[in-house]
Amino acid sequence: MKAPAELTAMFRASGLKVTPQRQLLFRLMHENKSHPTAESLFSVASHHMPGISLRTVYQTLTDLSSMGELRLIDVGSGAARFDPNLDDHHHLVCQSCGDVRDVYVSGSGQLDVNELDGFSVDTTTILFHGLCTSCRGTHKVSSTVAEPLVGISKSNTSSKNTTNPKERMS
Amino acid sequence: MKAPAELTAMFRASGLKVTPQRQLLFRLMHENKSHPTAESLFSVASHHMPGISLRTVYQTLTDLSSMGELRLIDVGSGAARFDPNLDDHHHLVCQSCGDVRDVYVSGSGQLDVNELDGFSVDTTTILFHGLCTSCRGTHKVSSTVAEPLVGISKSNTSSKNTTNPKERMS
DNA sequence: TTGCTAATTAGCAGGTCTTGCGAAGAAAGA
DNA sequence: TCTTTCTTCGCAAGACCTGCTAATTAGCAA
Repeated sequence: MKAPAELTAMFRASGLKVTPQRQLLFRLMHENKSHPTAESLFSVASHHMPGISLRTVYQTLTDLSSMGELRLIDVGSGAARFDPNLDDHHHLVCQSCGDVRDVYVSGSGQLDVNELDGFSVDTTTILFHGLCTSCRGTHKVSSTVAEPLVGISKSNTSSKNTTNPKERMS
Repeated sequence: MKAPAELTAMFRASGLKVTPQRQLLFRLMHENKSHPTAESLFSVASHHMPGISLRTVYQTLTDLSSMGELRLIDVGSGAARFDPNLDDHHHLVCQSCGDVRDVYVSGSGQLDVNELDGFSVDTTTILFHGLCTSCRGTHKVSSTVAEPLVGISKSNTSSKNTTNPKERMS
């Protein structure tokens, strides 16, 4: 994602207006490595600009995504996350705390895919699910993976959305 | 995913009851390659068993997932999809029609990941986004990818959920 | 076959995440 | 300063999914 000043110029050049809300969000997202959700960015933004609306945060984030300045990532935790890192990279997702980290994968471009017959690949997304350093040995993994086949129905061990990811901003 | 008869035995052995609803769903999911959502499976199931509830479909699908008989996949299209294929495989997702196909990737286990420092990987998910054979040349790709930086805000070209995936069952 | 009990179903209410809409407000060029 | 057009805000609503509970039923035992 470009720097706030460049984004300002780009927006104006495109006939879009640069509001204080947008400027704040430009700054909060620039080089932000926390992969925030709209909500978590909203809560940080609210701290800096009390009246800002969640609607505006969503709007601006999707605008930036449409412009290719932000990457929208879906790690399956419910809410979309936004990543200003436009490099060719992928993500590590901690199954315990929900933390997301960028990761660079060598050779992901030439993954050997069988039976592609006719399908043309545009982008490849890789998600590594596991445990981050701080969660290793501390927590237990929420059951995304297979479980022993006993009493499931009523006493369902919930899977998705079990761990509410801790959100932090730089 | 095991065959209906085996699932029936498994369920009973675990003290779970095998209802007509469950049997129907076992049959509909067995060797189903369409990666249905709960909704789409529900609509097919409704055809066979008019009174069945969407709640029951969700329940049974999550139960089967918890037992490791079904894999829950999230291609970012909004609704979760269910895959009875338990082989080590990944997915091709058509950005035009939303179709999902299984794909076998060689060497995905030894992807060269840099800067893993401390993160332990449990499972790796790979999504190939592109165009399926029937959509190549026919449709245009919905803007998941970068767009030229012009008039975005109000005239937003919606991205997610633009294409209601066609659902079909075997 | 009948009876019993725990498991299941159906259906609705409610939760989360996100977008649509419209009135009021503000950026930016004239 | 004026005017036009874009934005913001806030609420309503939509999509997807889960919790709750009364009524029903599978499946075991007699």
